[in-house]
Amino acid sequence: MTAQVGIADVAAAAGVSRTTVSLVLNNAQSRISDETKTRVRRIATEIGYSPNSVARSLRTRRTRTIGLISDRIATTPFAGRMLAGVHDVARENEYLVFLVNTDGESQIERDAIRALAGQQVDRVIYASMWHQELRAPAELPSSAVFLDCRPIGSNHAAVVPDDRAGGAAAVSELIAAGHRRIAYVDTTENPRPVAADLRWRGYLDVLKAAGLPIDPRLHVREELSAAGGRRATESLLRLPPHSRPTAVFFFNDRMAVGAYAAANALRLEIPRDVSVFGFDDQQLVASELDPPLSTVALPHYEMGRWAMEMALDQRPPPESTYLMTCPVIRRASVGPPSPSPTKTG
Amino acid sequence: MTAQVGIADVAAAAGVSRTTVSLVLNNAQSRISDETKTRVRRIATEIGYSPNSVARSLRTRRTRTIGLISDRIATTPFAGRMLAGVHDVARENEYLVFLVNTDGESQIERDAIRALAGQQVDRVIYASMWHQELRAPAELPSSAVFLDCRPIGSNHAAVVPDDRAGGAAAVSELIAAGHRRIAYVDTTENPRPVAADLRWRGYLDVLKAAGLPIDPRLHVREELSAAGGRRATESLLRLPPHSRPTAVFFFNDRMAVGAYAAANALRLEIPRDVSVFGFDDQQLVASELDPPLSTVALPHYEMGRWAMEMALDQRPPPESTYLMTCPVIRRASVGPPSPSPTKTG
DNA sequence: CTTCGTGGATAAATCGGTTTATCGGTTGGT
DNA sequence: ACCAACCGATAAACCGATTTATCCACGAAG
Repeated sequence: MTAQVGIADVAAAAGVSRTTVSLVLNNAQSRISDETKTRVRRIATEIGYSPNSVARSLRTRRTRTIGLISDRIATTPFAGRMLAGVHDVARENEYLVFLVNTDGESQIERDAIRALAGQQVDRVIYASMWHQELRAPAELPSSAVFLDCRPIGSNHAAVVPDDRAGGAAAVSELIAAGHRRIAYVDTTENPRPVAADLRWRGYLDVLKAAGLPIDPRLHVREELSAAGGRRATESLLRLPPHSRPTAVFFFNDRMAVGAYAAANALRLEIPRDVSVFGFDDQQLVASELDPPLSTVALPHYEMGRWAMEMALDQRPPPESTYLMTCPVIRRASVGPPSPSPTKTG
Repeated sequence: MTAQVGIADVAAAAGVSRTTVSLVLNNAQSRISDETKTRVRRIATEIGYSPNSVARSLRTRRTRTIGLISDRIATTPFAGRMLAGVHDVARENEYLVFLVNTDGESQIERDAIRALAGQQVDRVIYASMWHQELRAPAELPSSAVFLDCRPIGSNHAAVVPDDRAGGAAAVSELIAAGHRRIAYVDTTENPRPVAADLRWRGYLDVLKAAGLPIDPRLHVREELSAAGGRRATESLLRLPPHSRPTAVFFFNDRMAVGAYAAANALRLEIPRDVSVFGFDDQQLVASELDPPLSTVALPHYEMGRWAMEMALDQRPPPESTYLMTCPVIRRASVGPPSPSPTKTG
């Protein structure tokens, strides 16, 4: 392992000063002859010079690094897309990303913020792995950007999914397909996820706008799991015919999976007998079901990009939390409603 | 934002030189009076000193950072556990991790290695998101550690899952449950995953050791998806009774999911009529199926830890690629074989 | 009385770049 | 002939820590 070639080596080989080399390689607007410029550049690549970013950073006080603090990367399948979004923008701008995982422990969080500050990161992104409201740690600089969470008691820039509009879009799809009795399968999770509430609000928005009645029997709460989704679906499908829903909108895909088992057990077919809508577009799940699950995608990649662009000041600061659109993913779990056994009118 | 407090500020406040402050805070073996030591330490915390790692790194030539190069973090649900393993060890040792995603493009890879070298990272971990054999980029230092991939043509330290032993363990479980006719559902993926071959070898190992015949009809290849797994299962279960398998071992969970749909379509029940074994222990899938899927877990977290410990020289270099054990996860998809309709003997 | 050793602390060099101020030389204007 | 402007290039300061070499004072030894 030969020692790293430095700027002094380039200077010596080119017969100029280190100053000149620095000016040339940084394209500083300075009066250096074209002849010298090309020679320095040629020699630099010839001898394989690559600058020591640590030394540069010390002087310039900018490191071209950002710190990404996340509460947990391991336990959610969405983390990757968010990281990818952040990372892609970083790479496009020749930034490097420090990744720190806190497991949600505030002591680790504080240590991480300290360590990142010590490393002189240019900015910090404070990410949550699901949409929630968080109080910023006192040590967090005000320039930090919140990703997939919104700050309580501070006005950090922030981006979260527009769950309300997403829920509305899902329900609109079902209405457009002809459904009039649409259930919402909620979660009993405690504390209640912000998203569960927003999606429910979206549901209400659309039903009201369409002039449809809100039937409390069609709002059921269950454990956040496939089994919970199955139980919810079974109870809904056992309602008397005239109150039974023809479509079910689930808090998320994980619960929606349970609908398939329930339909199977009741010898019903999706979407012929009941339409199903999920939320999250969970990879390797939603698209692999039979029939593939219609759902609303969480824009994790886009949110990651947004946060990083924000961190690099490439976006005007929003007046408040930025709501990222959740695109509807149309698959085969939605169809026209099955004719009601007792037809009214 | 007040300027970062530096070592000079501590020195001034304590009425000593910067040298003294440095010696005290680094616990250097030096003759400094206890009185001075405690005073310096007290003042340092009082005024909130935190060292500038950039400056320190420049001098010490060690940055306490490592670079983690991965081919893709977004598209696999396992990435998180691997990152978590790497990260936990990093944190325990007060290291920070640069995360770089290359999407498998060698140009990005080269740029990343250059950038990380410029940042003077102490070590590099070269990770793949699934078990494969890779040729190291020429620029990769020989001290780099391979994670979830083994090097071709170089002898970098490396860790991969012991897929062969994992496959053997799965099949052993099935044999222990009483099965004699066990199918292996392979993938047609091209290029063929290393793991598909190793798991198959594990299958053969066990059948041979148990003195059971190898029936080529029980080795089927299908597309790597739930649909592929379903087709494979259906073809297996339609074999004539005396050649039909009583248990199916799938290349991975994703394909094993198809067995549930197939069983349903054929009005068979898992595990009463057929036992099912997966591989990967894919989160939010294997455990959520009904019945929950018995499978073999990929030790991503442990491999991540191993790689980072290796990078920090906390492990003796292995003579060759380290094979990490894949633990068997017993769930409810395995039972005793259903009695063959035509009983012989 | 001089020399030596030692405890406590520090001045100065160093890491590898960037930035500022300055240099010598040539040209151009008056 | 003198000064200003400008060109091309560089010496030296600087970033904030660590590390080396050195300093002073004091007590013990010769």
